[in-house]
Amino acid sequence: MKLQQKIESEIKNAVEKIYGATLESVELQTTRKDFEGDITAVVFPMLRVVKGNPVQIGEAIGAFLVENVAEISKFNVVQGFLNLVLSDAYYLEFFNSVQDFSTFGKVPQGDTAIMVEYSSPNTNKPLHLGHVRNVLLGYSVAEIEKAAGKKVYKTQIINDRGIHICKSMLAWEKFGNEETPATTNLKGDKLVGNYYVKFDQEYKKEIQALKEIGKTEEEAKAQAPLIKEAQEMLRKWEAGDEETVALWNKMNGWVYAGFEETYKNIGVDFDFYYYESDTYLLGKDIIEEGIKKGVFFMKDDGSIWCDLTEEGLDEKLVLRSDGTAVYMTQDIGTAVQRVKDHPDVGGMIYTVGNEQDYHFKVLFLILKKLGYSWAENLFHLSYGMVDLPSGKMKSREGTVVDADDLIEQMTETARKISEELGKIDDFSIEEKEALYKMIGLGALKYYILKVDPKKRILFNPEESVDFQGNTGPFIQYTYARIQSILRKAGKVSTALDLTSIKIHAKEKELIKIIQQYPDTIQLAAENYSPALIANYTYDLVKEFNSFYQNVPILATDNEQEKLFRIKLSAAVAEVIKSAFSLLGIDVPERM
RNA sequence: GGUCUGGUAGCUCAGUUGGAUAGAGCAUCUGCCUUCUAAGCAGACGGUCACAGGUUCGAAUCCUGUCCAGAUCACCA
Repeated sequence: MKLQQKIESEIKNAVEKIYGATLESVELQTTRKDFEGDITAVVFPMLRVVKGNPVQIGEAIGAFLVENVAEISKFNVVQGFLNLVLSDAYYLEFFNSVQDFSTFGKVPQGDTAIMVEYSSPNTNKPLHLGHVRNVLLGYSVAEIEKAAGKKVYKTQIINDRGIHICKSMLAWEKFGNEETPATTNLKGDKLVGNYYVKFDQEYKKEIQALKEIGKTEEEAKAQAPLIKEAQEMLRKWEAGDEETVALWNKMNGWVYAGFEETYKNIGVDFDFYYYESDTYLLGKDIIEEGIKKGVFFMKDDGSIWCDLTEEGLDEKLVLRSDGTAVYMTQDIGTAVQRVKDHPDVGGMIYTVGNEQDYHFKVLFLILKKLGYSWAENLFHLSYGMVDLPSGKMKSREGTVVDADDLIEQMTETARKISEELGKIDDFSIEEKEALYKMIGLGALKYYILKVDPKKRILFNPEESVDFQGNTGPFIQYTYARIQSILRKAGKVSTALDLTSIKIHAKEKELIKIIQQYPDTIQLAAENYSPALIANYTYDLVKEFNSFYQNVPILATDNEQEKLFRIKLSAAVAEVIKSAFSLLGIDVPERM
């Protein structure tokens, strides 16, 4: 039984015995730092069933607990708060009981799988900072769910078809002079992205020209020759025109190669891919079934709708009057297809920006109405946009922070700081480069993941991401510091003699925080929140550094205490490494 | 206009079943490297928790209204 539960039932016991009253529940919390104690019971709520002075009641319960719970050594009462002090032995025994801190807190994988979708890029342009937030969030949540015992499939849907890619294709055909990634020495996604921008520039010129001869903005946008050609190209693609499909294949191929490079750069991976070109026709048969089930209805013009007015929403179109699919149709189809492909999937997480909150609300409702069991376990991992001081990022206008450039920039900052400090001058070039990248990525990932996903991020490229304080590099640094100690300590295999160790207040704090790690993983999994892991790690690391600077580890006379401190430091390092792996951040042996 | 999300120190953020004097980092200022890595530690300064009501022993947290910011409400994707 967990200690918390034990205390809870003993408090109920105490109230029963002393006052003859029955408590429904007991409110426990961790004791605030300014007071002596580890666990605090709040007396106020008890006043409902026990009449009297809260301080006296606290004293009475406290005395009872010290008497009856071995782990509680002392207590004090401040106002209506009963602060319980746990014995050193309790902490030492807990610490000693953990066999392996590298797996501590992680739950073995269960049978039901959850599918996590993230990234989902369009193939007409390179990945930018917005995608980076998406990818980091999705990857991290996938890792957290795994640690919490779920089987996880990471996937993405690649939006490889549609008018956007046709725009890039058309511009390349017209203005490209047969350029390829090889001839230009450009990453494929960058090359294709350039032509997307090129299309927009030329298109705007045409619009301007049409406006000058008296057309309205709207007319000009619809009638410009370039957009008509692009639309024609999309029609040809849908008809399977050989030349168009060949060009599409060629340019998408360039883009995929570019994306893979970026994913590798960021350090994320996928178990399998879905392509919109394969899935965009899915879902129509499900709509048919849905009509039979009475989930959907047909209007006079033949269009199919879902009535969500009872749920407080509008009617939603699921099939056009001409029988063609809309976005919702293929999302329904794709979800169903995924479970067909992987029957163990019992739920899905979609990592998609908050601009699509409404879409997913509707999608999930419809899937529930259709009666799929897994529809109860769908979650839209919605996140706020990443904006620049100048406003929204727009690929067409080139006002984006490119993912590759950003990583490069962070790596450079890490290099600069590292070279100034000069602690790793003996590293080889390769070792140095790997370290700079690890630190640069650590800074970036932590910077993004420590923020609650729902909040929008304002990213100012002029102000660099911090490397000090509550940052990835600070935590990496602490890990490296511990490794340095462990190297100096050499091999220590002796078992601890718990009775001869006098525990220091800082050590006790550290064990307390370590003890919270399993709950933190569960909480982060329930809330789909890497931020909880990030904040936890920071608390742990901050406490360790305070310990490190105030308590000698190796320079201790008492051999048992020295051994304990070494083992404690090693445990902290393992937890840091473990927690950071849930964020997708690596930790260095030296820095 | 309807709906959803956010508003906490100059800046970036914590604060998850309502609990004690609202916490960190950055920035500013003080100390600390002949002792385990100073990307650190110890401390100072800094708050009408957007605003106004309400619920109660107790509200940053729950409810109502207002203000501000963003998103969304297409036979677009």
